[in-house]
Amino acid sequence: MKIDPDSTVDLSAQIAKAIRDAIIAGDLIVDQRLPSEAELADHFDVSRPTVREALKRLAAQSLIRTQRGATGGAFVNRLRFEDAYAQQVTTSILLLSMNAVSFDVACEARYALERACAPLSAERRTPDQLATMRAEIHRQGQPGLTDEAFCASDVTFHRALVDGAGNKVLSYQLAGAVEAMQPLMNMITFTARSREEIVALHTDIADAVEAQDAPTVDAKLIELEAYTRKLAHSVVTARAKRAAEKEHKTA
Amino acid sequence: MKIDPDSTVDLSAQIAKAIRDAIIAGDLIVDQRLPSEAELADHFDVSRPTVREALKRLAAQSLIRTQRGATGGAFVNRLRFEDAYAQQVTTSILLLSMNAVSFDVACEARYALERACAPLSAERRTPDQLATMRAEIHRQGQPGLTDEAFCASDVTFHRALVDGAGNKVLSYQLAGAVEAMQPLMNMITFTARSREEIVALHTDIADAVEAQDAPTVDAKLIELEAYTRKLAHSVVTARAKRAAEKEHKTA
DNA sequence: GCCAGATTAAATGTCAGACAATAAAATGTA
DNA sequence: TACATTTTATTGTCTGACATTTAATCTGGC
Repeated sequence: MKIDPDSTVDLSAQIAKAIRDAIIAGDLIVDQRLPSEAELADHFDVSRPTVREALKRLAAQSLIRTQRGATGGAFVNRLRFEDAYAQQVTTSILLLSMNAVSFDVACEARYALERACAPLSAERRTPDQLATMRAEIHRQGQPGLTDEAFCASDVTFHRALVDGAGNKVLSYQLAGAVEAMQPLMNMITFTARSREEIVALHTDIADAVEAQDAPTVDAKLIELEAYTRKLAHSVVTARAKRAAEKEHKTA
Repeated sequence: MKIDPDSTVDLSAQIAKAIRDAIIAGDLIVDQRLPSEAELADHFDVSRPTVREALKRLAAQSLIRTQRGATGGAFVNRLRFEDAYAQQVTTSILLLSMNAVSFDVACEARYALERACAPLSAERRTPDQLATMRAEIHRQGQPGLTDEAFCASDVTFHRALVDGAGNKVLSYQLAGAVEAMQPLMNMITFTARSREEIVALHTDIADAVEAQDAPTVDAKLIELEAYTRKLAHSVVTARAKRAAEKEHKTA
């Protein structure tokens, strides 16, 4: 592990990269202890604060964990699916909000991915996952539910569907897509009528998944996507109309 | 933005979280300058090194960038698709390598996602993307190509297919899945015969995409997935056999 | 007045040394 | 042996300083 002290790049960034590369290459294996901060500072010929900045960078990516005390130190972390989820969700949300991604594009991506899981889910779903879907459908039907709570329940429902595929890699990849959509979905105000419509489609999907009827699941997801996009468009249109009226009044 | 000095959690981690939350909530917008390190230290009532550790954590996630000089400081970064993409690839690779994800599970996930893109790609692919696919097919047919180069070309081919969907969110989500598979794919040694087979399937896929024939693309991807898994199994079997023979000799 | 160069100021990057907090291991004692 | 105490290694944090970078400002000459 070497760094270039003459580079214009931060020393801490270089050190972080060197260690990260060593982990990716397998030179440092899971649960292995890194040298102490003092030893690393000595090795790279930098001060301890600089080493610490590098270690914090790695900790931010869940690549290492640190322990205090006599046998403490920095250890290569086993990257868990849950940690990776959390990071991916944060990243995806920011990506969508900062890059003016349209509702349509995000929605298309989300449903395309979800439909990829659907056939596997229809085949393998567990009773647990079916129960979760039913429970969320019930929750969504209750009056007095806020729009936020409705959306959150929607996410839970769809995550159960995705998890039904019984493929952790798929679940991980989709976590970002499904959850990142939530802030966009929250812009929609659901009328009692539209909630009814969505609950009906959810029920159809749950029924088809239970019956292991993949083609119907796919068809209903397509319907749901179309309906979701329609709702979003009506929100956008209504908003534009209000803006135009306001413009008219002031003029 | 507040922190709890009595918490057992690192101060730098708390500060990083406070700032991250502010960014996610939209309280800090893109390109906005954060207070200087000294001001942040003052605000949170900690020392400058502690603030710096927090900022490095955020920098590791591409949430901020720093500039030196008179008008320098830390700025909220516009998270670009490329940055998010790079992080996702690293995370996915580590996730797969550290969690003993089987080839089958990873392969299933990858092709399920890729098939989700295929219909959109068949509809929207640009001449550019078709040209890339053709070029990679040509490269894959050349003798003397190392297994690593063959795999790299494979990744480029499939990325062109995914990008053909013309949906940045989809491309981003799939980047991890496709590239994270590469280390696993690299375990396979390709015979001349198996390369021929793969190139033939790639050609069929490119033809079908060009002809905007989505069902055929889907069918050929299913074939390719089955063939890839067969190849991987034969590698595993051969390896097990060699190990058994070695065991027999020493016994 | 205007431009080029020198100066200044503000910010991050880095360092050195110190002390606090923690947790395990070593040690002492009943 | 069992338990309390001390030691020790390590990370967490602070203070203060200097180096480096960069833009803005000042200054002198034309």
